[in-house]
Amino acid sequence: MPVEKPRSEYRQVVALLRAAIADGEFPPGALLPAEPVLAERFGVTRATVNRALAMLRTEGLVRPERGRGTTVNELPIIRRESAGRQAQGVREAEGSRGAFDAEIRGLGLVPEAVVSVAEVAAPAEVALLLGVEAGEPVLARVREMSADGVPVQLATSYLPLGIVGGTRIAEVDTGPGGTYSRLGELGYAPVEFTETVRVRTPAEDEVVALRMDEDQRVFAITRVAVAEGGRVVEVNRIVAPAHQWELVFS
Amino acid sequence: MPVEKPRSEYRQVVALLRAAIADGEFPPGALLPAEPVLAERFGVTRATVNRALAMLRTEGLVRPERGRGTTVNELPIIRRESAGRQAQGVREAEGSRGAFDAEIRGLGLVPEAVVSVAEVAAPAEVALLLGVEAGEPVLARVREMSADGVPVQLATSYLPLGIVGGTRIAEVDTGPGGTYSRLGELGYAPVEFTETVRVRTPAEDEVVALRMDEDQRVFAITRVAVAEGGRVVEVNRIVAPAHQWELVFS
DNA sequence: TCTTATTTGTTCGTATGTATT
DNA sequence: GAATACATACGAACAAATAAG
Repeated sequence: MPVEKPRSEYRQVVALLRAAIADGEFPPGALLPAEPVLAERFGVTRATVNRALAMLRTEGLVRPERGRGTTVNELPIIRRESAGRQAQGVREAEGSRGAFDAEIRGLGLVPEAVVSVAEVAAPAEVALLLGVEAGEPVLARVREMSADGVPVQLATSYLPLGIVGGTRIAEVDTGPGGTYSRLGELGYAPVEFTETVRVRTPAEDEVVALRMDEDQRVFAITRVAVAEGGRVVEVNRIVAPAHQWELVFS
Repeated sequence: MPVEKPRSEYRQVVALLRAAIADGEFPPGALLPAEPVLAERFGVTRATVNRALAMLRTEGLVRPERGRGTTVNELPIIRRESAGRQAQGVREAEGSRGAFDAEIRGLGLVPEAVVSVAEVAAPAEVALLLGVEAGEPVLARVREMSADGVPVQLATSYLPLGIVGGTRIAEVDTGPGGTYSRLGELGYAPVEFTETVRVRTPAEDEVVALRMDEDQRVFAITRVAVAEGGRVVEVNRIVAPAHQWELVFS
């Protein structure tokens, strides 16, 4: 007979709760029983239940709130299609203001993006990629994106001031087609994109901006856009909760 | 003056330990002081230190072992280049037996792969992609890959028996260039690849095979290879510890 | 091989703090 | 203000794995 791997109680509670949620006993949006109640149900201490719930919170499956209770998250997973994302047709699609808008609308949610533009000192890693001195001023376009009011993605795009300084790219509204269309008009149309994907814990500011927990995980995507001739014209750093996204590459 | 966000003690300990590791006080491979020692150093209970170390373990930064102590992980981050990964030149490079081998060797580590082949009932999701009935037998090529003896990736490749049954693809050694070269000779050379990336907790068997903890995270990559004419010729499911890999797409 | 000390894993009971209702 | 509910911390105890003799 198969050997049963002995599992600690809190892991068993995790499995039981996960199963109960999957079975529909606690549907998305529902409030779970309070910790003392679950503790009695499973025959463990509240501390053990608390630990199990903390694990599920880290996975993004539930959201415990002090004084209120623990609710089951309704997480529509957002699919990010990387192929054709920068195609002009997609960028300029009617009603949509870019690939992100289209992705969120496709799920029946309301997208929103707050954009701010500033000149900042280039972070070391970005400077290296852009081919400028570390600390040298570059243009930073920061976008905070949300779906139905829930923040789901942060993106900071760094561009060399030598190319985009004084152009419409340095303004909040870059016009139809966005940054890439303007870059094309300046003779720096991106022809190649490289995206590097990592998973890590969020930084403190990301915890605040994305309203997530410190022990959850984020995708950290660095996209480098290269123009004809090999000149790097943009470095885009994207941060998004890992449990809410699915990345597709072709 | 700025408002200091009050942080729980265990999060402060996490930050302090992370800093100490980054500063080189505890270099890769080093044994950390025992939990009671750290508890005294930070002025907290062992339970708090234990919790902090559990977080660092989940991140893949340290590896606590009962009876032994807690060591700082030393396996470097492995970069997986997706572009050109299936190019014949890369696959057939001298000394390397594929993209994975080259990636691991590039880090100065010794790659190893254990391959097994079997006919299995197609999982529902795979069957849908391959265009066969769920449960219908398909060829499964399972590869367990490791670097310096540490398992770092599982890959299960599903192929339609109608195409590959009885060919060399159904054997453990597929010959120079591997599966894709053989598929080409059969008239089903893959011309398009789509990879879908998700992050999730590992399944029980993955925990065992990859020697990781239940509360760590894995990349779950599904690669679909399409031949000329739109026929799906392979579905490859790849699972790898998320903290050990960096994915690059072009 | 057996024993013992060390070290981490887990659970318990209790207490206190903080946010919400 | 009071009740409810989750967050964190402490101290203690025992289990399990490892290492040393």
